[in-house]
Amino acid sequence: MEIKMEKTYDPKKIEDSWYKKWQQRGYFHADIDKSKKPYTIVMPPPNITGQLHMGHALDNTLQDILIRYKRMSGYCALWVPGTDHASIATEAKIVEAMREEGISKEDLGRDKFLERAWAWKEQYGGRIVSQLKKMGSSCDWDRERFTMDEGCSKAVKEVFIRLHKKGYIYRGERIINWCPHCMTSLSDAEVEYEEQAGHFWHLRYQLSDKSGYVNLATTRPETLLGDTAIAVNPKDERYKDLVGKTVILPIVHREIPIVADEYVDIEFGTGVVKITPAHDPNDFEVGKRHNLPIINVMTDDAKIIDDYKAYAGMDRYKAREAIVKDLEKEGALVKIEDYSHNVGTCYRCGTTVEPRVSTQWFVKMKEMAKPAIEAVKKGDTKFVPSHFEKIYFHWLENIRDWCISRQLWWGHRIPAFYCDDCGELIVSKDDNPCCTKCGKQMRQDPDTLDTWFSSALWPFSTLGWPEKTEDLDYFYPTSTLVTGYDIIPFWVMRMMFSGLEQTGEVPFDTVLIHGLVRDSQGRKMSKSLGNGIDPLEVIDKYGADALRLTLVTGNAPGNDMRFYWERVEASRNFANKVWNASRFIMMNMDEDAVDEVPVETLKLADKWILKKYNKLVSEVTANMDKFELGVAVAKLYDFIWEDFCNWYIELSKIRFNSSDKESRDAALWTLKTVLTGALKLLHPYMPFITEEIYVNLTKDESIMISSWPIYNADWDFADAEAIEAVKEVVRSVRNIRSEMNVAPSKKIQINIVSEERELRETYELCREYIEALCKASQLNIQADKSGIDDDAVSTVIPNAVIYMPFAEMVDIEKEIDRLSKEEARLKKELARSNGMLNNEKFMSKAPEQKVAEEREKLEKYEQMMEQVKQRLEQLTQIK
RNA sequence: GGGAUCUUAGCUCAGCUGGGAGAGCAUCUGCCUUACAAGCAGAGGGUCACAGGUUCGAGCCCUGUAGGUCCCACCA
Repeated sequence: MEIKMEKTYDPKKIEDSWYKKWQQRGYFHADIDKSKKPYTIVMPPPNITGQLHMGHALDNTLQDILIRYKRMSGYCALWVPGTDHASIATEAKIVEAMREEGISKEDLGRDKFLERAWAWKEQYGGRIVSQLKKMGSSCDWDRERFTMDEGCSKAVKEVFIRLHKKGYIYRGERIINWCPHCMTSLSDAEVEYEEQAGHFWHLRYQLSDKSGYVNLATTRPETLLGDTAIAVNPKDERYKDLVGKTVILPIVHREIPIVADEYVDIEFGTGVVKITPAHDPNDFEVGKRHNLPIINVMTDDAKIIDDYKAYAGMDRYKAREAIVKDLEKEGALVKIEDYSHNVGTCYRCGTTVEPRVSTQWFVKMKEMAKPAIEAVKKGDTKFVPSHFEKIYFHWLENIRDWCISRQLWWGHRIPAFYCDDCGELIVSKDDNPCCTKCGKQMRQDPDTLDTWFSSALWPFSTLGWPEKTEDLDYFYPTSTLVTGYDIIPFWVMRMMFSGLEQTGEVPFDTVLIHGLVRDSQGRKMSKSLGNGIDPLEVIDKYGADALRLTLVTGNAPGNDMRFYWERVEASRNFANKVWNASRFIMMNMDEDAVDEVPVETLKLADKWILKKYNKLVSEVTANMDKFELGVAVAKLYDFIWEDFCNWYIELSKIRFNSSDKESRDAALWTLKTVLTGALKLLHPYMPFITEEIYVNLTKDESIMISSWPIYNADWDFADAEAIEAVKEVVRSVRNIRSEMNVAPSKKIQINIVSEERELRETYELCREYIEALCKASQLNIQADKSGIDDDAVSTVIPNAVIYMPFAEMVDIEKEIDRLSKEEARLKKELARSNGMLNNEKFMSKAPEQKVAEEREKLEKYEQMMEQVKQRLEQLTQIK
């Protein structure tokens, strides 16, 4: 067959063009087909601000593997792609860009700012999409969505209104996490805690009645301005008499009470805590219990408010220094200790979060958390690996109300309206409602919603909800959600309770969790470290298939992995191996190659590989069904490289030159059949190269829409094992040749002696294979040693001894040495085997099959031992 | 403080429901054998962290210890 394949595989030549063809032919598009079962994945929407990184690459590779597998398996497979508006991240980027131009948000005004944001989205939102395409992602681009598109916005509004009506969304004054840099509130999940070195300032407060001092310590002396009490534990004997008294707050010289509250730990510090209800969540709770006033001392950007003249306008850290200095002056500072503690930081910008009291919108979580916990406990949704359920449960069981309002402009605006006249508050679908009480124009709440509020609806909003669409009816609930473990509290959990609340069903059947891709030293890839590896660079150098294979090989679900260029190289090498094996097969295929051959014409080698392939099909399929994608592809790799290339192709070579047309046809048919099947199994992992080879090989339209291989009972040939005996011979001979330094090109005489007639017949049957693979000048298969030189090199295999007479090389000493080692090994094995079989408990308790297996082994070892001993004796005599 | 997870060959990691320790890379030896030197054929290298326990049998299950990583948590 004329083939136009290059000697080395070049992914650049085919990847982009195949992707285009697939898309043009509509292969990615899922048309509802009620005769098929649906299989649905919704893509975790990447941020429009984002560039493709290794995390996306891994996440999308896993999804694409599943989708391609299911598509080939006869499912109506839908993969919904889309992007996330990422309100806080995007707004920050735009504001930053504007700052370079010297303009602020306020300069521009809300409408103009949003115009800019949309323009920005148009410009950059497509970038990540085109990058996903480079990966080979087979998503249905006809159904691409954006969290702020019309439909998703409608869903957001609908959910907000429903939850509000139900009383699950409320507005209230609470202490929340505030980012002074992003100038917005944050949810609990958006705060990351990190250990920071700080200080412990020990202060003393004088009792108002001048009867003494109370000592306490703080890590945040600047918040003292807003202190409205100090607290002790009610059970603390030391301070029993102080409760109810007051102290003078240093610097501000305000008189504040000493309260008793369980929250205070008697053991810690002095057992006295300063209470700042406006700037600490715990203090806020204490304050509520004791009706303490709440005094806010900071502005939106964490500067001291004007009320405190000496510190007004100072940044919180500047103010800290100033206040410590003043405390010292007043004699209120006792000492300073080094102290390291956990500080909350903004997950987007890393700025230390300032807890502050503010009026925000919240989602009540207790009621909705319950069914979400139940659903996973019942198994309606399963996590893979299952231990991640614990993280999920932990979050839901300890959940607090979700602060959903953000002081940002880019996002879904809260559909709440205020009447400035009568103070009425309504929540409405209408963008410009009139006051239901006084009919006046209303003012919309300026805030937007947490980005994750819309992400939480993604599995059903993308399918058309709240409309009752056919898509929703057919594809929902979705099948598998693929995401990283770091995103469980942000997203998975919220999709779960939102799905259950709005649709009455869990949003997905299985959550497949993967880990992080780290650098070669195990560090997180990050911009600041500059250790990130660009997937596009990898694709450019080695191809998308190599990258994909690297990301799923040798990695168990949920485990982090390290990225090594060497591993990509290994993947690339595999691609090249597949390429060349295919090239070889096609080179040997005649124009008149037959499509079917009679089973009777199949040789042992053909049966052997077909049987192996058959087993591979069922194993790979089973592994993939269990989401063991790494295990599945490892088996494929091994089969293709070892069994198919190194053994079967080598075994088949002799038949290409033979005049036996029947044998040649059988070999070619087998090669083509097994290769085609293996390519199909490999296709989900390496879509491009498999497609290129497949269409060349089969002249079919595409591998992507071909059907997944299934187990074929006819190929479970009973006599196929014979090839294993051949392999045994070949391996032993090669081993000896290598050990004896026999030039690979030098042909030698080989004698196989076996008393077993059946085995001899097998060898006879495979004579050609053995001759070719062992480079035999002459192959004798006989029942006894007659005619064989005593000083021939020998090796023992089960039920046979192989002799190679190359007298000039033989060193009897060495031979004895070699065989003695073999004897020692066998001795060990015999001891182990005998030990087991003589163990009464093993015999009585182990399954029969195990016992039988062990007996067989023992027999084999005994026989080999016998041969080794005989041979050793013989050699000793010669010596 | 609570929880999860990891500890297997020099390195990075697999090892599915317990039944004789694997891969890739690296190292060493020999090969341009007419698909592939990004290749072929061999070799060396592991008391599966440690200590107990369950079992006829443990890398795998249980308990504890040590070390690493991560998540959560209101010790100011």
